[in-house]
Amino acid sequence: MTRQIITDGTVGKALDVLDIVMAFGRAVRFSEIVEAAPYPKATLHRLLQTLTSQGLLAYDEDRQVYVAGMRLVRIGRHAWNQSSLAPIATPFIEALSADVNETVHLAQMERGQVVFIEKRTPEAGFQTMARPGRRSPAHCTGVGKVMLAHLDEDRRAAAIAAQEYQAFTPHTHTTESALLADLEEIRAGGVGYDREEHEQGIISIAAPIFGASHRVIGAISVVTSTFRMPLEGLEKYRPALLRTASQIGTEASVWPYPIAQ
Amino acid sequence: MTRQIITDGTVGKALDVLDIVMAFGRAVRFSEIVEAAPYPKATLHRLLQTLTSQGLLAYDEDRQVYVAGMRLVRIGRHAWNQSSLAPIATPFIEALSADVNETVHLAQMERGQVVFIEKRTPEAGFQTMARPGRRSPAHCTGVGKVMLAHLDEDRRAAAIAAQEYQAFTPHTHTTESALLADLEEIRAGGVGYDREEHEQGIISIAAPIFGASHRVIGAISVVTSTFRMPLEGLEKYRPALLRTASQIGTEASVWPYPIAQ
DNA sequence: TCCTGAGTTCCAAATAATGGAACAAGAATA
DNA sequence: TATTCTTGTTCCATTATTTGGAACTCAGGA
Repeated sequence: MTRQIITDGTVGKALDVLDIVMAFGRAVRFSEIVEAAPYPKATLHRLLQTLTSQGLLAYDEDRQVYVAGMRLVRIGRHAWNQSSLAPIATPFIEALSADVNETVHLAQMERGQVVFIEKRTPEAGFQTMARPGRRSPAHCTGVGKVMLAHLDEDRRAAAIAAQEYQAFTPHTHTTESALLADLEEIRAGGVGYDREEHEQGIISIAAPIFGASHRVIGAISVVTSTFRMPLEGLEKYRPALLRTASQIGTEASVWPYPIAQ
Repeated sequence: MTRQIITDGTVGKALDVLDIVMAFGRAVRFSEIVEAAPYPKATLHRLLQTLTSQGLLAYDEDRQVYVAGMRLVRIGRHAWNQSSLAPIATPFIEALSADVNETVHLAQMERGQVVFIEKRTPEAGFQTMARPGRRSPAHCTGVGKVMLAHLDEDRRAAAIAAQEYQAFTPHTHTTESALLADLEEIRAGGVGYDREEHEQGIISIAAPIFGASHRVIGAISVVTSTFRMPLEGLEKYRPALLRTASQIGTEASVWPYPIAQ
């Protein structure tokens, strides 16, 4: 039973276009989308019309640009409440962040990639690349690796296959075997580390969140910079981190949160 | 040039199913969706597979239920930041709510219906039906009516045609002519009122938010109950309400927010 | 006036979606 | 253990939609 490599027909293409438009992060013209998308002009035009007519995109006739539509905002908010850990995890994350006086990230997994769901920075904190709603590769982030490490066989195989091993820093794992060795270590140690693998100077310690049936549904991490402390310094956050992850998992297990995949 | 009444093909159907699943507001079984959706079992099954494979839905094998997927959460959050007025309007709304010591709603329009984007309730406030991400009819809400009132001809005609005139209370407008008369009054007066038209005992005063080119992009309202004051009492909030709406509009006009429709 | 680039429309060929019916897999009952 | 019911999945010939090269429209220069 192999995974479909197919495009899911028109729906897949339409969502692909939606992702491309969203990736701009701003209002975009038709011609910009034509350049970025692998579809002929006529096809793309029809897809955009469909998306607009469905309310996933909105078209500003004055400026001739496409932006995200209100239906997307509404459905997304709904999904946020139902399927993201944010509503239940936020108080725990705030407490942890205040406790350790460092930035805390909450993430979940979307088809082998990490989605940052919530982020809490204490007063006088510094900014990381992660922003709620942003997506990052799993192979080079603490939260990504702990989720990968605790997936079941099938899901892990699929997620590993989806990794692209882009090297963001000299410390990024660039081969499957290096990643697998790290995952093994994470399973043994209970927590995972980001050793400046995504951003130079940024390190973190991450723990998985387990929902019902002991399945991974997310991860949290304490993030800091090498200017504040060496990697070993993160070790002291381990108990509080694991406790918080466990608390969130307990709260979450009464409701079917999406299993990481 | 008449509006399409078509279904937008497979994409439209898939999104229709998505809306149906989301409307449950909880994890749902296949059989429940079959009952609620106007599609044959086989077709629905394929649509759900597509949505799941695309990450808009997630399937929990243990409990055999569908929930919103992480891709939806991610895209939705993105849309929220880009196209909802929430990020820029929140501070103004908080200030207004604190100022008048009443609940304040922020709404935008999706194809003739009202989407509640943000809500601010002061300490010791009471709860209304509106919740961020929820959708309500436009014909019976203060925010809905002010947006309808200030749409341009074409959009208003389309939005009016989409109204269903469901009677929620004895005060709800149940005919197009009654609604049109109210809209006329709103254009003359600058603000709109909800006279217990959606919920018994709940009243509000609402003002439109104008973006670039003086087009309606949203609305805000001060909401209270008849236990606290009569309809006329809302009058005293008019200056603060209009000032806040204008401030939000000014902030918003540097970015192409979706025009109400 | 002619050109250029951006966006839109056309339509026959290629492709995907449809859905009734048969099938599989548990769970409940005899 | 056999039987039935309930729930979910798969098949495939028919039907409908999507595709995309090319032609077209339109506005703004040169």
